[in-house]
Amino acid sequence: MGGPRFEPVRAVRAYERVVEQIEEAIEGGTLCPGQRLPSERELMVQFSVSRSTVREALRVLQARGLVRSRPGDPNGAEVLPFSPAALHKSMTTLARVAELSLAELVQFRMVLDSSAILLAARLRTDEQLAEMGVAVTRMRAAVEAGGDDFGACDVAFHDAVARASGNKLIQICTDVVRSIVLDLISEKIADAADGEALMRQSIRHHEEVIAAVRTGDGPLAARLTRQSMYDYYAGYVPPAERAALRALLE
Amino acid sequence: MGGPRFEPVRAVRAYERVVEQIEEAIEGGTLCPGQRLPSERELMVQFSVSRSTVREALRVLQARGLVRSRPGDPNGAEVLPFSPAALHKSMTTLARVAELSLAELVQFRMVLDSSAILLAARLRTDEQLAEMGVAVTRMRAAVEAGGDDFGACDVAFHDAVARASGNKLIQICTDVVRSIVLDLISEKIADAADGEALMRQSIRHHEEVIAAVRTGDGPLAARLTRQSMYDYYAGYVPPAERAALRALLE
DNA sequence: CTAGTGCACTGGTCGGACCAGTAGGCTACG
DNA sequence: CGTAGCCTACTGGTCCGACCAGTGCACTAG
Repeated sequence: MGGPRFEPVRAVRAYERVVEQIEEAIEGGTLCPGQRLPSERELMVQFSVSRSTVREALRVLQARGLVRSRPGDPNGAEVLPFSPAALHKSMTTLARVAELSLAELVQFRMVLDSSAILLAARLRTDEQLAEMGVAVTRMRAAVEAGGDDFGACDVAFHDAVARASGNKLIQICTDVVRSIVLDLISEKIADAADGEALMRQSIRHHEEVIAAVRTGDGPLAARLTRQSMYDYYAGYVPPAERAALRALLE
Repeated sequence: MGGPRFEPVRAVRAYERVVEQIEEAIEGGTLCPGQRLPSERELMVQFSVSRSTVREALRVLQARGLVRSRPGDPNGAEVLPFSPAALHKSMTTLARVAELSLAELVQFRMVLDSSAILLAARLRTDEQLAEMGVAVTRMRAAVEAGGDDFGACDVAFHDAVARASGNKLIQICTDVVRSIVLDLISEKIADAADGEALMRQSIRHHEEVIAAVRTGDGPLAARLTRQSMYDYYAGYVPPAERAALRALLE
């Protein structure tokens, strides 16, 4: 015979149902960033669950970076605009729990940033090119002023490149991975003996990259970016793992 | 003058402190995957907080994919081995909320997979090369058998490549982005009129890629991968956005 | 008209309670 | 003696009621 086919049922908890519904409303556009959710006491009426359940659901949504709640706020939780914070968090966890090495992270940056510059060389606007130039000018000024702001200006440059690539995913991922890398080496980066030499070399590299972007030579710009990044970060990577980084250089 | 410098204090909630402590124990290695947390009632004693607070903390940790709890389990919550599930979730949310286009996702795949094959061509072992060959062989068999398993075999190939790249982050990100892309076009991919032709072309491309990897010609393998991916996915991307994809082709 | 004060809400936390489910020990039966 | 079955002591999931410290707004007193 073979009666009706039954599927194994997964026990789905009440708070998950609440999460699903609110999540769907946000991702579907019913709830827009800036809008407010009803208060917890109102939600427990609408969902017919207790406040504990509502709160657990809100905690999950908050962990995913979709909403934020503030004590004392007469309105309910606020729907947040997208931010890569959740992505950043999970990738940071990944880096620690999955034991990502600095070499892997730097290698990933080399891949992403060189691809971004390759795209930027073809798709950039004149404003974006000018923005990259400004960032490098500020990098040079920062070195003269002692180098404290050098890192921030460097970030501004790479961010401008990532935006010029026209790919939001590349932009977000470069941003996330960059901050993780900088966080890992932040303690060593300050007291590098050859810090100023590294900065000046980095500026020269950046200028060459901009020149390549101006002429539209994407592959050259990409190659220069990989080389620049290798020169800048290889010193922090254990020698044994540098070979994998060099595999990305011609 | 100028009394002591005070810093603005951020109201930190009790459950966040609980999350921090448990998270630190897990990421620091004090708690290993498979181990159990104390029961909620035990945790509320250790942390001197109420069970509600403990539960909200556990919900956050669960949302981050660090622990899992099962009702009725005499032991406490289980510490999970790392899985990219949380990364996958946040990137899927990103794709929806930040309105990532299919073109951006495919472009990202082109970047990641071509970089993976570039690294694999230089760093692969013979076993990994053989694994890629097996996957392509199975792809061909799948086409003859009707094509239902083609997608799975294709995934196996790209996964083998990603592993051969030696970079766990690349491996994880290719996996996550690939599943998002496949999810987006899953409804269209089945009833493609020229499905079989696409599959056969894809197999030819894969064979060329393997040949390039065998001879160690990474740049060629990378170029072939980008072209193959473009040919395979361009049909699903709106014509106006295909130019950005072509920017990655020589 | 403005400055100040309540008040009515909010979210954060607590304690206690009940339920369904699980695992492992215990008992009673074969 | 071995095992099948029950029983109990836990677990997490959910609910309820309560209190507190904040916040914004309306209202009032100057």
